[in-house]
Amino acid sequence: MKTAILQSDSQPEQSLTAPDLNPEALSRSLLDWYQISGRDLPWRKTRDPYKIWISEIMLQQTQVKTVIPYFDRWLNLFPTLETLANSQLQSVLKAWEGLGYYARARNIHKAAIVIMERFSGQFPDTLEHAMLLPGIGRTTAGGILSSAFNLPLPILDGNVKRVLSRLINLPVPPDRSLAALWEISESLVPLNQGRDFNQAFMDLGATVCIPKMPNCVVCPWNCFCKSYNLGVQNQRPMTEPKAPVPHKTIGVAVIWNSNQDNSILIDRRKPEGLLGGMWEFPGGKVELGETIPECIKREIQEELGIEIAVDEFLMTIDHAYSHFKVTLHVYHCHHLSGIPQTIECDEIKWVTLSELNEYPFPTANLKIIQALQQSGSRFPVSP
DNA sequence: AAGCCGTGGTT
DNA sequence: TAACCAAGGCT
Repeated sequence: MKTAILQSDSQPEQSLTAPDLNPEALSRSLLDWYQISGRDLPWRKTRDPYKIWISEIMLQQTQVKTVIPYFDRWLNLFPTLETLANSQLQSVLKAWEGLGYYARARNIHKAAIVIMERFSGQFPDTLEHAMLLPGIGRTTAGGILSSAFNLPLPILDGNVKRVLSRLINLPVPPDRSLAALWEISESLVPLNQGRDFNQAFMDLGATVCIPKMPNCVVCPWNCFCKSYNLGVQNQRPMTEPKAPVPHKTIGVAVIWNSNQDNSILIDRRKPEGLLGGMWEFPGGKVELGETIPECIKREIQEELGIEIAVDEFLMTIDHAYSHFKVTLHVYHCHHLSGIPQTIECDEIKWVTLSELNEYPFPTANLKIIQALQQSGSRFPVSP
């Protein structure tokens, strides 16, 4: 606390976003609430930094309900950091299939190898070292190290940003005030209860201080919360206006090989970028004035260097990615001539209907596989 | 530093 | 129903 003498002839040193908080009162009331109302989650039964790390990565931009079955399956497939480091990236991506943001899986695999090689197989126990690992930023590092080692490191995830925005009635979107929010989060973590405090902080945001219609009546911080006491909690946090997302029309080919035994052509996408490393049915964007069968024939010629015939329509799939939407128009096709070349992909394979299940596909493509396997499709396709 | 990067739950 | 948005990080 600054003394009156030091501040006597100037304005009180209070930044716009760091108001008069009482960290001790806040942390104590939150920890008391957590003891009664905290969630019982699988990754809270352990202090193994490996398991906690996996949970933290899976939980990035992903809801708890979605993560739990993936987390359980993962630990059966890769029970230790060493088994993960010794696994193939394709197996890792298959375990991640459907979770999205596949760079997370690629980074986990890379990081596991780095930990084996640079950290003797021990997950790092300092912020500096943890943040050297791919896919681990300050929030994830703080989450892992506080949970595994009870270190008093702050976090600033979506929950904490929302809770703090309301607590101090932040008049700008939280991403405009990150430095101040980090400072507050850091000021609140008790030195000897980093684990419980951070978990409690996120629970508060996930179960009480939720995005719409927060349940302020049961909030342990309602007496401290500026937004609540001004009745403006539904107007916080402020949000940036967002740009409308573009829409693309895509032609997709299920290419049957008439020479081989009912096999279908799939390709593996390049390791970086959208859906990097995942397998797919080939295709591409429909150009102006082009029919969908024309598009499919052209794209397959350009991307795989082969000639195909476009046969009967299979299905359409509407799908939303993070920054655009697509409509996939899927057609049965058959191979006419040429040997497939990896022009715009990393690998090409002819596989049977049942072998499709061994490869990691993005969700939109899984719907195509499901349709093919349900109908028991065979070439040549007949009604 | 603003855009890229998935999917499903919720309202 | 369409929009919002979730235990963010990387470039």
